[in-house]
Amino acid sequence: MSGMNRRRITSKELAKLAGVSSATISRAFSPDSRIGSATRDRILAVAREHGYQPNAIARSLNNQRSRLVALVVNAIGNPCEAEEQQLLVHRLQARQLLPIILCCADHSDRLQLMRLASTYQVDHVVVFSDMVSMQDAVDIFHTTKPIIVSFEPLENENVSSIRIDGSAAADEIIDKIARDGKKRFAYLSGTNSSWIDKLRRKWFADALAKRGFSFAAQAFGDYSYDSGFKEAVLLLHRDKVDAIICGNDVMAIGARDAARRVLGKNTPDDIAIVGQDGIAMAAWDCNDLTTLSLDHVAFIDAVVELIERHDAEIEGPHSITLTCTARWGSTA
Amino acid sequence: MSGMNRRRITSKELAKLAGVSSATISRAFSPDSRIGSATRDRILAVAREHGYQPNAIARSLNNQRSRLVALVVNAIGNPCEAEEQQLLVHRLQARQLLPIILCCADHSDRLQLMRLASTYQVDHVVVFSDMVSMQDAVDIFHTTKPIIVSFEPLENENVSSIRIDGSAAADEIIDKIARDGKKRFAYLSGTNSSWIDKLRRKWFADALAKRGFSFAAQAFGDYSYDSGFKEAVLLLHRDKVDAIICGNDVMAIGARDAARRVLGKNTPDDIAIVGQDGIAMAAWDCNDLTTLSLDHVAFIDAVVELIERHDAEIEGPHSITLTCTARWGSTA
DNA sequence: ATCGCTTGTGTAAACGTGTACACAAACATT
DNA sequence: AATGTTTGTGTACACGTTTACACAAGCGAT
Repeated sequence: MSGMNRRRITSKELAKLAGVSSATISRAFSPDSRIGSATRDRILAVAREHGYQPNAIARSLNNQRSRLVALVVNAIGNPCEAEEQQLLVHRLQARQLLPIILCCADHSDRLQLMRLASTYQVDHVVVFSDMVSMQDAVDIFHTTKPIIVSFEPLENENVSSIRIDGSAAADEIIDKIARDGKKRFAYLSGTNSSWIDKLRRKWFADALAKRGFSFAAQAFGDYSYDSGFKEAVLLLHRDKVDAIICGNDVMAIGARDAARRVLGKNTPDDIAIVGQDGIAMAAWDCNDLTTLSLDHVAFIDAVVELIERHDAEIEGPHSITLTCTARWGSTA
Repeated sequence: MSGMNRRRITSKELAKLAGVSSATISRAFSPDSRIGSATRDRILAVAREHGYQPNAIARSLNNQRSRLVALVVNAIGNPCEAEEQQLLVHRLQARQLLPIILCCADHSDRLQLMRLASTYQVDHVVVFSDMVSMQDAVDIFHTTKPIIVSFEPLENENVSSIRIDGSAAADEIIDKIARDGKKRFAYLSGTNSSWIDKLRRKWFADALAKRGFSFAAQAFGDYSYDSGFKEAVLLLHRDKVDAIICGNDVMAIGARDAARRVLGKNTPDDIAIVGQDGIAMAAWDCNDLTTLSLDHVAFIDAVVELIERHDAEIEGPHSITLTCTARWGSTA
């Protein structure tokens, strides 16, 4: 019986069935509106009986509020972002907001993808990806004045951003490695031109400079295990480095495997390897990575906080700064 | 200058600016509709100048077609599903369909979440999660007659399903392990009552039965590394098993680590460990897992195929069957 | 009994599109 | 020149809600 009704019933039809006007139907579904409690109960009963649910598309059109949130990410599977994505989706759902995923990694035209999402009148935009420029995002989503959360500290009245400071933790980590006697440092980037990558590299470069060192080599991967493995082989063999700072944890695991399998070198004695992100996998027994980690919960708390401020129509750009901490493992 | 316009312009306003009626605006944006090419060009120029884009919400309301797809998943980060999710999102985006993620794992009321999504008039529903019952999904989404893709072969005119057959591959794997002299087998489930878990266990149970064996022990985890680690310790220590078939690859990695670190046993000599899914991480050098794997690309091809059939309004339920293969690593 | 105030409901107009229908103009056919 | 067909455009309504406004009924105070 329940699965057999074909068409979705509308508020007008339900009104006829309940002997009221369609306005009253709407009121029955709006928490605080003037309606007799007897009427409301009767309407809700009839609605349940006929499987009526207000049409969110029509409501959005009328309200000028879609309750949709665009999540711009690099990729879904990528462990670096996945934990944050998961947390955020959970928090959004708890607030009755629905996330639309925009996946940049393998989409040919990222701008077109964002334009498509913008036609759906999303209420908020959260940019996790470092593959899109903030300026592009602002240009595309400016009309609805959504919030745009990002690492990149673009100053704009439409943009709220989260800033990350890992300089202190990077300093701690470099200190330990230098004291262990390592001399030739390499930085293995995840991309060759992203804002976040430059920032992270700078933390470590500054920490090195403070001690009279600088990077002896630099390589570029793509945040993947394979690229970490491949580039590490080159760095160790060609450049003879004895410490590799990686752009993320996954590449660090690849680099560690390369050192062990291809070169026969072990951490932390022969070589030091450092990751970044602090993903759960880094703490697995088989990895036990030393990594510059960010508290994911705090990060998502900050994102939600910014979204709430935007919902409450507090004006102006906002920014929250978070500091990273070192997670100590057996690789450095 | 581009970021300064506040309000989104409507088709009527653009009509005034271009000296036409709003109907003509609509026609300019509909690929094949009767409109003079000169008019169209002029309209598109004016539209670009003023940053006009048709409002997808209004269009959806009028069209009775939202181009939204609900993706019901367990979790986002979970590597078991992540690769498929990533592929599917990519394919959907290429077809100008926007995915809405429904994340079941930590949401208290999954049915309410699905009801929320259903009010957005999604065109299709893809269920990856084994945490929701198909019958519930059908009851909630029946009104719009969307496609529901799932492992669970529920017979219903609204449901299309993908069936998975891993019996042959399971047989191959058990054959190898038994020939290696292993005698006491354990099955480590990911959940204690999901349809897919029962199916997978049956493949291996049948292969064992064929050779006169049966599972000497059974344990229940939650698809996580930690649960794999913890349950494996118990299985090895208490139940003295020498082969563990795991519900997914992540638990298998946890089990392998437990064997090595806690019990000092190595694969494949002391103990055999088998995963399931065939995620990319299983092939990493540090894991090199033997696993019953599914071709992710073929799987998503099948999903997209079913969605296309539904779009083309071909009637009736559809089903596609895929067979798994064994990936041989050094753990069994 | 009159006046205010509250409560509950209906009417009608938005919200921004797509499209059936009508119609004029241009053009091809006899 | 009359007729039929194609092309391009405008008018008006539908899609399913929400909400400002109007209004009637109920109620307490004078």
